[in-house]
Amino acid sequence: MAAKGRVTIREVAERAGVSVATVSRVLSGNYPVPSATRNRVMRAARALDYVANAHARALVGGGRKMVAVVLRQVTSPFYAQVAEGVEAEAAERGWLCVVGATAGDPQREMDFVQLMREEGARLVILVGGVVEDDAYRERVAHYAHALDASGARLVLCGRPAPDPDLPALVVEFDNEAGARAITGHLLSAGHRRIAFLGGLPGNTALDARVAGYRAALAEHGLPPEAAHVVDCGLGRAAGHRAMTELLKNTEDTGAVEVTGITGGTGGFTAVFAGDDMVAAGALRAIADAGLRVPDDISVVGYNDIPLAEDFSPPLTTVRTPAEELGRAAVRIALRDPEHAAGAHHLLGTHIVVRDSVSPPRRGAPPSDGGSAPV
Amino acid sequence: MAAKGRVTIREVAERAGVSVATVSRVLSGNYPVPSATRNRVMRAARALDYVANAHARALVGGGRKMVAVVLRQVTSPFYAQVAEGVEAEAAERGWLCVVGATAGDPQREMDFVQLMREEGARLVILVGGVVEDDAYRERVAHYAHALDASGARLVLCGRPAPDPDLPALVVEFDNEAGARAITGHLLSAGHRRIAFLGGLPGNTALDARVAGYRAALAEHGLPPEAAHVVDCGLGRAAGHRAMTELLKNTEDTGAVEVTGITGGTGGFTAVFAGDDMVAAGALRAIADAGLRVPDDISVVGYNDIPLAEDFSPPLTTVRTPAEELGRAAVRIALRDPEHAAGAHHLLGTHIVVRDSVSPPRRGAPPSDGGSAPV
DNA sequence: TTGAAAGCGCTAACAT
DNA sequence: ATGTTAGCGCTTTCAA
Repeated sequence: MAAKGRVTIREVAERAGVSVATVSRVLSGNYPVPSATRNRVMRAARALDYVANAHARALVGGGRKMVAVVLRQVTSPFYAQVAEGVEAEAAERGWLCVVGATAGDPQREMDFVQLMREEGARLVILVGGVVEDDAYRERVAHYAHALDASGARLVLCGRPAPDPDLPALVVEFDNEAGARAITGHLLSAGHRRIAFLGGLPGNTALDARVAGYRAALAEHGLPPEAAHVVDCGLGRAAGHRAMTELLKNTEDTGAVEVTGITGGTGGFTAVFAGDDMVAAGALRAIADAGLRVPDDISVVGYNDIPLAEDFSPPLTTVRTPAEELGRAAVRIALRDPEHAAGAHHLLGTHIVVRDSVSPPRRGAPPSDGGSAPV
Repeated sequence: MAAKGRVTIREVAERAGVSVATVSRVLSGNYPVPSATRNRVMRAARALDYVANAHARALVGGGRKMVAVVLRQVTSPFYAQVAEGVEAEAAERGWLCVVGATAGDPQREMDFVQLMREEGARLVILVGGVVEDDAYRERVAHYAHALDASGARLVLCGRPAPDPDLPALVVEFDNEAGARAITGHLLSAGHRRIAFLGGLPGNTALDARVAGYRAALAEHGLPPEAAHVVDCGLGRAAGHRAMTELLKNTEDTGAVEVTGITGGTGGFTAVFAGDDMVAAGALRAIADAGLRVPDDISVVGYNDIPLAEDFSPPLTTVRTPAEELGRAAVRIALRDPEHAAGAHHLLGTHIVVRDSVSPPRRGAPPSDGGSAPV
């Protein structure tokens, strides 16, 4: 047994009665060694429970296969799925995956990226939408160039590149198309007063969804004023608060009538939540107000998190294959390292219809209709 | 700019006109250096965008601060929270956190632990309950001894130690107490026919919950036969399937009457789901069958995942502070490294009462009662 | 077929 | 106050 600390290659060599070079060759397996010596070495290594020192190996071998994922938090279902995709794809290729959670703090992000540079990560994946201010743009430009200079690669996953010329790969969903589609779904069901809950001005993902929402409204011939965006940001709590407010306001000020439709909810017959967590909060707020979904008001979300079908009612939402996003990020980055820089990949999304949308009621007070799925 | 690859300490030294030792001293900050030279070095490092090579540093410095979390999957809300706790606590102390997902495959677990030994992780945290077979016991014993031999530490998080003499720290919840408490909650509400959904024989966490469930039943004077454990394992799908089955069986075979209570669900007036995901599946199955919770049947879960309050109805469950479990694992392991080995820490849990439990109806067919929260 | 030896980039004595 | 140097554990020429 090793006295203290780790067993080194030298001890294995001694025990096997060979030189360290031979041990190295056997263990690396990239050089022919007669099976006689080979076996002796293997036996010695096994007996000593030898494990190579990855640091020494990386030092001489020039880095090791490591990918870093940077996200706000792992407990967000969406981020967790992306992380899982990255981890899975990395593991399948024998790469190590380290994750860093920033809690949205730029400083922690910078520290972590710096750390990853020290550790020699060859792939750094920044996950999720962000608000793009100047400080952010500068930061990302720095990451991209620094990583690139040392032969590593930056992947923007779920967000666009601040500058198309950056040496960074971007893989994201077409948020605008997804939002347009689901807004269209609501419009087709007959809704005209649709509120968007969860705007976050400057945030790449939300801005795109809002744009899609407005575009759909316009396509259906509605005036720009028909759009009602509540900039409450994301999260269950924000959704709950904003929805409660919305319900209260429309009651206080009287129903806003644009198309002649009103209901127990004031002017709105439907709400488009910026993501499923916002929808969860909104759903709860609606229930708290004694209203029912979809009878009194329809609700749709975004992302189709695993539990969206367990909401009450099961949520109609936009499916964004998050795990696939994570897998695609590493797959594309690793597939064609040279060509990948600057490439922009858009992943498609689609609507998942469940039970949270029905046609709006027409001017009638809340009646006891059964559930009315689409 | 660096030509190719990373900038080394030597280049910084040259640019600053000093020796590498001086640069090292400045950057490490553990040795007094006159601010004149100090500044020159800093400026050079900054200009070159120098980042130290963590491998070289670890090689000479004897490893670096790294903790590894090993879990089945990151997308499970419970595991994600534990991981978040570990990550947060590690980050606060300047430690790096790497996660490995095994998908329940022992081979992947072994590979990952091996990798962590190579990488010089000083803390390896195995998260979550497991089925304890001989192969498992052997594996863990090996991890514990191997890690210990090289000065690292193994933490069993959310599972007991297969052998109390192993050099491993264990931090877990008192599953039996939690299960006993929530079963007691059901019993106090008047339920006598309570099914346990999600048994997984051999699994440490589930076995303990089943034990707590049986203990509570016994405490309330019920015979052992009153216990009905469905070994369907965990997961939303398993819960859905098992609940559907349960509903069907009790209808087919006629209600099992033990205390004279029957309902639209056959013999059971309540179900205790092994965890919240199982509860989610069960809830859906119940709704699919046209029954209502808690009017027709009460349901409780385990873990209080973030979305449990968004289930329909909001789920009464056992709160296991998962993030705290993760934090405790690293805190305890790092606090008193020597003493920690072999220690066993039990974290408390408590019931969160929401709307999925009400007293059982007495022999009446499903009636149109309003929601009847506890 | 196998060994000896030169580093990889850095830190920590040991010199000066 | 700062430079020189000896490794840390490993891989990889280059010899033998």
